[in-house]
Amino acid sequence: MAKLAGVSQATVSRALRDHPGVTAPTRERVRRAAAELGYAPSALAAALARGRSNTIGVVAPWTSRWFFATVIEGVRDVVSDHGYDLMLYPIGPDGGTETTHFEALALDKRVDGVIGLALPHELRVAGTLRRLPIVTVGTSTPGIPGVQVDDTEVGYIATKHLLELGHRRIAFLGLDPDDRYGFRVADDRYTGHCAALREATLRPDPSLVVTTGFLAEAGEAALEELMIRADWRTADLPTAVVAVSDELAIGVIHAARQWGVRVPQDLSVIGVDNHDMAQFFDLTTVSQPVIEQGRLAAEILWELMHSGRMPDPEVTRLAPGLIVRDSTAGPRAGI
Amino acid sequence: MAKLAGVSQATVSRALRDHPGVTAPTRERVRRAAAELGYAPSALAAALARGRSNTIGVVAPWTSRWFFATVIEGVRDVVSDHGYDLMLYPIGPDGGTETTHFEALALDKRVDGVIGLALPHELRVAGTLRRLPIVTVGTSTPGIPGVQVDDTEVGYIATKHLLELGHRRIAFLGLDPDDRYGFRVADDRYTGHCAALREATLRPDPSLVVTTGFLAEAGEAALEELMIRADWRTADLPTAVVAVSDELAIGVIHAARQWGVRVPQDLSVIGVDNHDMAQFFDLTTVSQPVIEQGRLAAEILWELMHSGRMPDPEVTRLAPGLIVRDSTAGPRAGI
DNA sequence: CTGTTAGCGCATTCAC
DNA sequence: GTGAATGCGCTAACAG
Repeated sequence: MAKLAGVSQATVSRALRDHPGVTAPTRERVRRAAAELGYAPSALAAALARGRSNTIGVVAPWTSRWFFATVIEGVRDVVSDHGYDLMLYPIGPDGGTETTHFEALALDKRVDGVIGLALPHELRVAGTLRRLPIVTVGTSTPGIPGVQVDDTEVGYIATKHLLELGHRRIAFLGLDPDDRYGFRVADDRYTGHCAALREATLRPDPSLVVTTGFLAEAGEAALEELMIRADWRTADLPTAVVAVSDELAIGVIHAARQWGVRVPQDLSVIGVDNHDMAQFFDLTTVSQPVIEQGRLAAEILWELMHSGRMPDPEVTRLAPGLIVRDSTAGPRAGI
Repeated sequence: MAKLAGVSQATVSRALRDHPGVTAPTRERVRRAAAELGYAPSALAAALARGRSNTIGVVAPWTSRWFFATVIEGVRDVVSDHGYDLMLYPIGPDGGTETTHFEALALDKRVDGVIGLALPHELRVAGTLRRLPIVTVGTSTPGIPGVQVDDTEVGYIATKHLLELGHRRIAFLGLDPDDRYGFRVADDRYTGHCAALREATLRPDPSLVVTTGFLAEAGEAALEELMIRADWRTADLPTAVVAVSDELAIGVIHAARQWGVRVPQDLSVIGVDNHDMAQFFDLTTVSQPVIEQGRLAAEILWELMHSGRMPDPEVTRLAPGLIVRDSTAGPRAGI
């Protein structure tokens, strides 16, 4: 014990944490002793004694994908501003821990609150999570505060942009019927897409929808699928495509280049996210504030942890933007 | 207490952890009671009592950049396979916590070991870290186990490839004289670059070196710098450039496109990493195993934590590869 | 202002 | 096989 420096354990505790009720000289003495012995309080014991861990947990299915990594960075920003630590809980898809084991994660008592990214629906109602302050990002469930972009609006803006450019045959890449996790983002974007279409008195055409995930490889495959449907005649391709993510759009552009389909002359492509790499592809995109979603979620969580108050709009829906670059233009002349 | 289910606390503890010395019926009874009360052991208290936290910490200056996010994913893979949890400690550059506050992070006792990514040199010798099992990734210090690519080899391979294609005027993008953190990777890659040059009886030319970080924006600026040095005459540009990261290379390619410099006809570009996006730029690159570095580091740490043995080669240096795509070709005819 | 006394919720000796 | 103590290293009332 650093109390070999003349004082009691309690005083050490107070001194090291700058609590009131310790004279400057005493505090100084304690500090010096601690430094000398290389003593640092055990955050673990402190957490046990205090009843809270000063740690928040982030549970997410992926941590390295751009969107997730960026949200986490935002969370991290505000969390460390508040002097809290951050634990990462992989879960679901590539996360290792199966969803059924989630209870076993025993988040209880290790973290004071949790940020849930793209949580599978069954988790959102799981016991552990309901006993802890939690806010979700990118997905939402009644009764749980959340922050996300307005995905319907995202789809609407993307399609509207294309429509205003004069396009009429617009493909939509993103639906995922095999979605085991109940993410709604692609579906909501599709809803917005259809709304814009109808507003222009067009009918959604199933033959212009292709199932993909969010990854670039799927974008390449999707264009191939469209080419097949058009019997490999560029002229029979839709004149534009909205992809639910920039990565997807990038895949489309890459595939287009290989097959001699010119972007944007033959095909306009618009993505979603404003991914870090989007500008280097001159990609037109519907942007969403990503770091901000993380920051905001962390701040809402902070508030929830300390005041216990639920945020007023239960879920905060951020507005997307439109960034026009060179991957979209009017439809090709010959159609 | 779940012992309201008929048994003592000790038995609960044993039963829930599948310890020997508990009859099947008892174990079952305990489990049921726990499930009913929604009881989960406090990992915090367990850690305190046992003396270890079953948690490892990752300290890194960035967590969302591709390289870092990917390494972390590798770490996470093996860590969760072992049933350990993972804490993220931002540090340095964008990390929020200043390096001088590092001791205050009080990693002590919260984590059983740490993985240090791109640690600034002064941290690598800091007290806290020296008292904990630690392995570094991407950078190394005598006395501390580490894993990284062979950066000299990286530079050598990149330049050698260009040389074999017939290039003689090769620019190098990456040195960072303003490097406050003591990262050596760019310098080591430059060393390899020079070695390849000399092997071909060429002399490194300072006018062909430009200072950049690792980011794409810097790549754009770097090409501009080279253009200026060439008085905006494409023909006076070097015929090839090696960039210390793919992002940098992508920036170069993008800038080239805007200025009418054709890649690879006018300028060959080679990057490093085999970044997720590299293939979509048809970028030739020197690849490095990134997830594997995270996995390997975590495994070495695991070994270190349990056997106390230092790994045999103190630092494991992974071999880079070469992935030839379409951003490199022979030098342009007219020179 | 500072020292004493109790736990925080478990894991571990030991007895039984 | 199971239960009753003891302690992990702190913080939070109290007491002085």
